[in-house]
Amino acid sequence: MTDGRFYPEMATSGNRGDVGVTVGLNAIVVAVTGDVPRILTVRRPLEIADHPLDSNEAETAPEHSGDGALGGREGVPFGPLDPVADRTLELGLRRWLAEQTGIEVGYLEQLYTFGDRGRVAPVGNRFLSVAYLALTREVEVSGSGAPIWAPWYSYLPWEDWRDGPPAILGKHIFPALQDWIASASTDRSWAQRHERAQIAFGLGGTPWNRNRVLDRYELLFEIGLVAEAVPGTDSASTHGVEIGRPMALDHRRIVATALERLRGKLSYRPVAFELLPGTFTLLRLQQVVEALSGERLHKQNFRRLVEQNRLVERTGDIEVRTGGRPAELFRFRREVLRERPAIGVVIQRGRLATETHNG
Amino acid sequence: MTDGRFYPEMATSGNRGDVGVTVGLNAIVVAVTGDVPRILTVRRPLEIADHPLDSNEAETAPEHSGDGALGGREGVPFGPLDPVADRTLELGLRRWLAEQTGIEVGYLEQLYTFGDRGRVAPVGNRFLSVAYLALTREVEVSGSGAPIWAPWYSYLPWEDWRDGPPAILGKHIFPALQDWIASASTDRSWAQRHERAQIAFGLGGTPWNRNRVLDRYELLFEIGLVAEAVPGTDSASTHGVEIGRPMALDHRRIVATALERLRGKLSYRPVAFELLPGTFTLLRLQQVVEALSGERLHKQNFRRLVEQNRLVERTGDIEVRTGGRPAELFRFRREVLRERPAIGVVIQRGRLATETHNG
DNA sequence: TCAAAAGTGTTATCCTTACACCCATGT
DNA sequence: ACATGGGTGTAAGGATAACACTTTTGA
Repeated sequence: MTDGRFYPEMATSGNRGDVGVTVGLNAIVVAVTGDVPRILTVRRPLEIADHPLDSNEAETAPEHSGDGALGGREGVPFGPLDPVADRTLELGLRRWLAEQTGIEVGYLEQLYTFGDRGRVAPVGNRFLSVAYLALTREVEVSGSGAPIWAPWYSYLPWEDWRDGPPAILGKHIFPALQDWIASASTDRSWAQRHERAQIAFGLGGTPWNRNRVLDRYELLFEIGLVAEAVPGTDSASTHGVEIGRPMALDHRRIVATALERLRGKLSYRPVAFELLPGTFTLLRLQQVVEALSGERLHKQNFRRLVEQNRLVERTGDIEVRTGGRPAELFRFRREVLRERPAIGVVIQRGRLATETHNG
Repeated sequence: MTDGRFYPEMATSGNRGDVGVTVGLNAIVVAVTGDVPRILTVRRPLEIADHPLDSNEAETAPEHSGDGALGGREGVPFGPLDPVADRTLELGLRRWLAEQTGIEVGYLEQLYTFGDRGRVAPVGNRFLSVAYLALTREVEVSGSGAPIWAPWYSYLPWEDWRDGPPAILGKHIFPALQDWIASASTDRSWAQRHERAQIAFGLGGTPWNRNRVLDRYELLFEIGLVAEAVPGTDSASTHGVEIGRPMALDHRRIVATALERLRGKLSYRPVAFELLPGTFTLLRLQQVVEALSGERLHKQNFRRLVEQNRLVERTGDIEVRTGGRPAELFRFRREVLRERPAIGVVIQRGRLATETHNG
């Protein structure tokens, strides 16, 4: 009964000669400390491949002959799927994440499956990563992977607008974009490049769209401002300008995908509360939302909207150590899930000037 | 240089004994004919496995000993990833989709990766499907897969509210939900079931949320109103009540995932235009949006909002064969992509009564 | 006393929603 | 004539965004 049948799905998708597909699971684990959004990273020097493995793909000669150049870069935690023990992908991920980092995450959501050729894989094998987004409160981590909490925006510094437009935009990114647009060979290509840059980075009248994280990352990658440690892409091709902290393999792309997804969800699902303890002040909630959206919010209206949407309820308790007047502690009102078709935190941009006007 | 290295990602994720992972690609190809949303389906009798293959999973004895019971059910098109020829997953999918159905899709977006154990796989292998959502205008299809355009809501009839609440809700679904809630063994479990049903199906004051397609499907699956043809789930367990047309394997779940994603995108990305020809009347646009959202919209306001958001521009041409007054033809204004951070079609629910008031 | 944070009140504007009504064509 | 679909006007109500101001603590 378990043999002798013909299963085309299997038969056609599997091997071709000795080339197969290998599958792994990645987790982008997010927490917020104060106003710093962090992701969990590990250093896995052995995992890094800095040379093309599929020799068809080797278009440029590798410049680093040793293994030091890219070795030791951090990446997001990775774990195998145990085809026998793990009933679902999600359970498999929870299992090895607990083993490697000691974290029991709450919220977990599948993000994307990365499978372009050129990802690391031995002897021509294809390597697939199913990436998950996990939200947690920041906790002590320890385990075989030697995990650390790294500031998310250290990898994507152009995404943090909380203190105004990031300096790196004017200094490196905009000039590079202009060059890239100007160097188009045809009018049509010029127009296409111009439009892409406008949409992704909000040039010339087009507003900056905080959600287009992946568009921005991919454009920067194309013009060579961020490098990925994948075969066929020599990190020296960035001409000496390398913005943001690099990561192993294509992990920075995964991390950008996670930020885009999370920013998108923020406004229509109450995900921010997954990053907070059971009770919190409204300032803490605002800090979390600001940290993730990368924008400063208007304090008074934020509070009013959160309260009048009945996202939270008073606990009656008071937080004393605020640095100012004691603040009331709130908790998330689960009932909103029932009351409203889609509910999240309103993201209304605010200016630094609107903080307070004493005097 | 291509050998002798240690690649932990590969080494740890691959085989354990002789158990491996097999990967395939699925496409949910969507088109709208008139007011009927359709998906492309194929019949692949050979692919169907109606018995547990991983013997650990066999919890109930199979009742159908032949191969006739589930064989011949339709499914969404499937194709293999060619690890050698296909540079990216997306290109691989485009390749075999063209081969099998003759379709060259435009819009293509990765949907989800399905990998629970229990999916079809020979000799205990794990089977992974990376599913994609594709949008196209309805075109002639032909090819090795014998593809046909099937009405989407024939699989998920409770999702079509265009002519009021679907009869199947009151007739089968609500009673079954009530039973399920009532049969909870503890107060806590009762409350949880009650809340889930409220959120998914909008019972008792909670509004129906058109976007929660997957919540609804999964709840129906859990209470046994829809069956999946996977090992460990006997289709007879639905006690004779089986709502909606069944599909092979877990393809109905994939189809529900696609509908949820598409409904979500509708309001913040201009995806509806991918399903329309270059020029169209506003009624056609409205029909497409209604078909996908499953709701009737308010005609006058729909038109006003589409126009004042400058989503479309006049072509000057006139469509004569409307059945009524000739209508102006419009085209999508690509410039909105630059002008607005997020733009889609406003979904404002309308009542049948608001159509016209000739008196 | 002052900085820092918590909180309240008020207003103009825009968007959403609803309703009423007229126009042009085919049968 | 009337059914069908195209198309315009307008007004109430609510959400948004901006601004001004008061309160309570710790250093």
